Amino acid sequence: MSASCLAARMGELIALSPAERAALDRLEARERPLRRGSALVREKEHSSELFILRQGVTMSYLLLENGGRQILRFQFPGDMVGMAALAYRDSPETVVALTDCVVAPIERAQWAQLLVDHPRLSAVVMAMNQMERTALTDRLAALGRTSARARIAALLLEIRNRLRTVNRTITTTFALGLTQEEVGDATGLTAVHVNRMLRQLESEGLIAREGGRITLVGEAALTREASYVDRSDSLDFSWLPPAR
Amino acid sequence: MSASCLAARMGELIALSPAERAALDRLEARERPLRRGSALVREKEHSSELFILRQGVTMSYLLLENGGRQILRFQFPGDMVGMAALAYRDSPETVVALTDCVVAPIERAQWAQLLVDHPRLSAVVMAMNQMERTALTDRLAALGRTSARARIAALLLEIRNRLRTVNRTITTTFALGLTQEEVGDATGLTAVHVNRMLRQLESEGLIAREGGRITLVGEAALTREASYVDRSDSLDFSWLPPAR
DNA sequence: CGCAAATTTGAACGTAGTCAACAAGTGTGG
DNA sequence: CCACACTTGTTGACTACGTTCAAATTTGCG
Repeated sequence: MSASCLAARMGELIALSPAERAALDRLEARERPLRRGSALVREKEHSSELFILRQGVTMSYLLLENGGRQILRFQFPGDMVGMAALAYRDSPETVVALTDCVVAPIERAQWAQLLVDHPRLSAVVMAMNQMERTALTDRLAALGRTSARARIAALLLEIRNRLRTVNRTITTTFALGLTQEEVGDATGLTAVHVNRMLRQLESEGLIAREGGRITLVGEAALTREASYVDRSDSLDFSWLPPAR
Repeated sequence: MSASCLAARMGELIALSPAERAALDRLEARERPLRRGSALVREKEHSSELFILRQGVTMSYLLLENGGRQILRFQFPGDMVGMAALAYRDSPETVVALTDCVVAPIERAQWAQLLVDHPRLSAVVMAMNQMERTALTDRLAALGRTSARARIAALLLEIRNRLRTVNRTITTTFALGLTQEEVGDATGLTAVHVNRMLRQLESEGLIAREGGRITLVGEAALTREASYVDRSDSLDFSWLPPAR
């Protein structure tokens, strides 16, 4: 078993060579703790590092001039965080810890060296970027073209599924770990309306709630209502260059 | 001047070496015409190629079960299209030509070879993926947290700016090239409401319209209303590995 | 010129937002 | 250990932004 969380994530997708595994381990050599609620990077502030999330959950968001906040994405162990530093001097988004976390900071120069030494890993990273892109476009379609109910159902399903990639024991019950206001900022709704929709889903028996824990009672119905598509079974990494 | 549109795009970001330029030229050796209205790739259908758009404009969209369509992004010459083929067997989105187009199809194996031979180019592609990701998250925030007026203003500004990267002579007047229904599908609105908002912007003197051409009269005011952020001036490619 | 697609306009409706008040937790310092 | 403050969740009444439906008008194209 490797020490690298990124290696663990990639190991789910392809079989890593010993050299690749070693390179990924080196990448995560340094660790930095992050207390719940504290910011890893802030919008508009300079940031030249990227990070691998090793423990905990973070979220990234944008603040708008009208005072609103849009939560873009949640990050789980093994996720790459702050990759925008590869293109922009200043971070376009804020990343904060939702729970106590541990991250591995990576200098961009280290990243550059990885791409030179391990072209196959750079191909895998590129593919993972496409997976993230697709997740974002799915969310875009949800915000643009689905009802409040559907967006909330989609969020619940997505978070459960992503928790499951980290912890395989999770089935239909999980700790959401978000306030209703945060659910609203992720789905483009107000906290009040999130509350109404959650209670509606609950009263109709699609979900159950107790103490911040959600149970997906009618998972099939939720999936249908949310137009949720699980794309994990149509992955294809057959084109990668040979490993080093 | 290089024959490769991707090289032209990258040349705006970094100085390409002769070897890199040659590799990019080879990548676009084959060409395929695409008539207006025809599909390059279709959602859920198998697609193992990616493409560089050499001429024309395309759009990509998702269809939802409720009958809705969400336009995700418009592509202009030099853009990479169908990159999801790097991760998924079947395309997660449909790409259709808005005008007559020419694309250069690229086999995934060729792409893999590029990453092996030219690590610096693979770093630039990764950075360009981050630029696209950031554009998508900006759109996500617009759909989730801004008014119909603001979304339309943002769309007009974005399209004008992207047309300008292809054709530097464009200033405040440009051919939108979209029906109001398409503007609606891009912004998450109905065609009827798009019409109302466009006329409102027109009556307030923020834009002018004639024969499908838009003039941004009050560009500063539009930019403010849309919370539009031009990120092109904060790019940073200083971390790239050396060229080959 | 004639037809289909796109735009424009009006009226009624509905989803989600706003405002306000209260309840239930949660944590902290006295 | 309790009191107080603060955050989070819940509910109701009212509002408004954007949708829906329908019809007329204009535009573009074969």
